[in-house]
Amino acid sequence: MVDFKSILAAIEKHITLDDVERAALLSSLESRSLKAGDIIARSGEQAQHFIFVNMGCLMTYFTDSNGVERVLQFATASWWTGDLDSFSKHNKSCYTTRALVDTEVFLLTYPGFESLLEKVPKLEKYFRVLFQNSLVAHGRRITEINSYSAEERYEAFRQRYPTLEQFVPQKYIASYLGVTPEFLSKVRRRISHKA
Amino acid sequence: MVDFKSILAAIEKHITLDDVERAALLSSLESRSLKAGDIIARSGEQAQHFIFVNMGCLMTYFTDSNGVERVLQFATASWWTGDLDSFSKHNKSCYTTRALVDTEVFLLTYPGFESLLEKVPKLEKYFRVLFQNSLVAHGRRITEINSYSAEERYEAFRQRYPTLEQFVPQKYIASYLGVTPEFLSKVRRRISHKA
DNA sequence: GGACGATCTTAATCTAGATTAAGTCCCTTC
DNA sequence: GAAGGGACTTAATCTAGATTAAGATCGTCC
Repeated sequence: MVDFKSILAAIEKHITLDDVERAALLSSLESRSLKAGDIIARSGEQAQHFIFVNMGCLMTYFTDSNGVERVLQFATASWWTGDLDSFSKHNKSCYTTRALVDTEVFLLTYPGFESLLEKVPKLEKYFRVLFQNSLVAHGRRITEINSYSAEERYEAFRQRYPTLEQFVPQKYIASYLGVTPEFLSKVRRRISHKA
Repeated sequence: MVDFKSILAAIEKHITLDDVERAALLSSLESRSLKAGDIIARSGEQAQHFIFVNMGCLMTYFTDSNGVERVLQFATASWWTGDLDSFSKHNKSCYTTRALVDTEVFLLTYPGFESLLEKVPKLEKYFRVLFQNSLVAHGRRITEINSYSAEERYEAFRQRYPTLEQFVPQKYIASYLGVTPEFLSKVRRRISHKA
């Protein structure tokens, strides 16, 4: 039995849905279980889904010309993720999205997303607020990359996502921070010696 | 006489408004003219407006602990800008927004924005799409900063915003790219010698 | 239980880009 | 028209972080 509590809670924090609207929402969602390591969207292909993480954790990354994986973001429980550009404009994605641990997701296809928004216009507000908040977070991250040292960024990361470090391999945290695993290792030692 | 053609065109590219809705929109806007150098939102204060650039160019920057200005973005004609976080959550902004040339803007206060969205729910869709597209652009920028060299980022910048270089001082382009003016100067010479 | 592979660490060396400092070229403005 | 100031360049030196390479640690799979 699929448990929709968490997605409903996330949405109803911002808007109020009646029973009909709620049913329309839930019936547009496809539920899927992923094993750790499973890939749900692949670079070079069109992104098929906008993804809500019900449980677990996904990572979205860009593979650069040297084959190095550059993490754009992690998505833990109750986060949305996916390549909105590829998803909505039907072009090839440059991002891959992979499960870091066993993960349960809800999927919206693009036609599903569009028809859902037509059926339940209130959701426009929900997604407007969602994107607005994500935009703020991305802006902050750009500012951080340009203004802070790797050490400062790492400390900020730990404070902002304290749970992530417990199960995300350090090399992906390094990638998210924009440094090599070797350098993150050095930073960690420096910090632990200081403390 | 204020000219609303450009903001209406930007919005009606995504949604269709009737006369009543259009009137509600336009009456929520405050129009203002800025001289080059004028500051319209100041770091340390609450951001009062969400800003549409009708003509001219604004720059939003973060001042780091060493007093260095780090440019988050430029906004040219038909772009929206402003610190959405401070604007909507009533906290102090860490960004300053300044006119780079003489500029005409339309301003929305937060109460104005909220009541406009209640009066004209269609605009939820417009802003949802606007934020969705901005989010994609910010994601791309994060990926770029982490994956490309300063030279590659500069070339990408020139291709994406070919007009900007004509009137934006190079030191701000350097800041946007996350390098020092001295280094951008070096990069430019390297490129011109190659060509 | 040993061999393999993946993650992480350490350390030496290297480099993209920062810092510092001086100089050039223009605008203002008095 | 001299004096000052801002934008940009050049060049020398310095450093945060990359690269390379070698271990250490720890599954896990046969």
